[in-house]
Amino acid sequence: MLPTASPVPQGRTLPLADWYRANARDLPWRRAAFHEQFGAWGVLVSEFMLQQTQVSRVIPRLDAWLERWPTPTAMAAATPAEVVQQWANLGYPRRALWLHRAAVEVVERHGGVVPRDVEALLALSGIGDYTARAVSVFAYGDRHPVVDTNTRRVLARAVEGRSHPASPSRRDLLLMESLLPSSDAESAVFNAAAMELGATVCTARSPQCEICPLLGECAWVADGRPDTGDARRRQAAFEGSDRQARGAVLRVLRGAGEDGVALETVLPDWPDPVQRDRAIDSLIADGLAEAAEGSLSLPR
DNA sequence: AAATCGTGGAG
DNA sequence: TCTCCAAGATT
Repeated sequence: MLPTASPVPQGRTLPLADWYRANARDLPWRRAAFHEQFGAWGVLVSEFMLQQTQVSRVIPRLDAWLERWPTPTAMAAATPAEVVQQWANLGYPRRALWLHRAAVEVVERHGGVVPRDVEALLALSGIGDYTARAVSVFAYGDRHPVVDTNTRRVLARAVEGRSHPASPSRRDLLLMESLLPSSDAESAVFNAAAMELGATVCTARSPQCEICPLLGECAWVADGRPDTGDARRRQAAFEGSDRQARGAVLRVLRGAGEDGVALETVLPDWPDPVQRDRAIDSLIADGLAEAAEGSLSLPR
């Protein structure tokens, strides 16, 4: 018999709704006015920005984006250069490109309306398991398991009795699914509440178990908060990495005008010229940069 | 499917 | 100072 993941425990519930209603942060994308003004597009944009980027860094940058491009149609009419420029230092600039592509796809496939269906959302550029369900749930109120890094940690501790989540898998979705309340509205709250708890109480570093609404039924606390080990790989060093070089090149291109800069003036003093050239080539391959007549610029 | 992809705040 | 890691997705 093939090795199979441990079965998802059934019949559990986690009381988070009351805690969430009393403690949820007042985030821009949770306001009614935000949804009235920008709808699912606003949610989609915020979720793109939130992929591996902290809430605190996204908040001050979301407004300007949505003011400039209030709809998928508006975004689709922009150039990649404009989009990468506006993205600025949010990190992982491919997300800007993918967001732009997704906007184009929304216009082409869905008449400019962000789709509601998880399958259709998954088919858009830059949208994976998390973002697809987040849009369907938080923008449209449908019932799906939304699992991010915060939720994974909460479930690992409260349900599995582990200090750290196992490596991400489909099982996470099944486990979250098994915990969802039956109604659409309550399950949306539960999804948001699990993320919120992980972000503010059940944190990675020093969880505040004293104030946790799940203290009484947390499997990890019941076991004495054992260190069960972290399955995740350590993040590769940034200093001296290609990522650092790519970031530096893009910073130059963002600072340049539409015409870009002469190739030989791009990071002339970079410690490793081979790495610099590799960074430039990979940026071009990714569509984040464009070379023409000895000059380098953001993609037109 | 393991590796890759930015940036900066927090501890 | 330095390490960790953050509302992930793609290849």
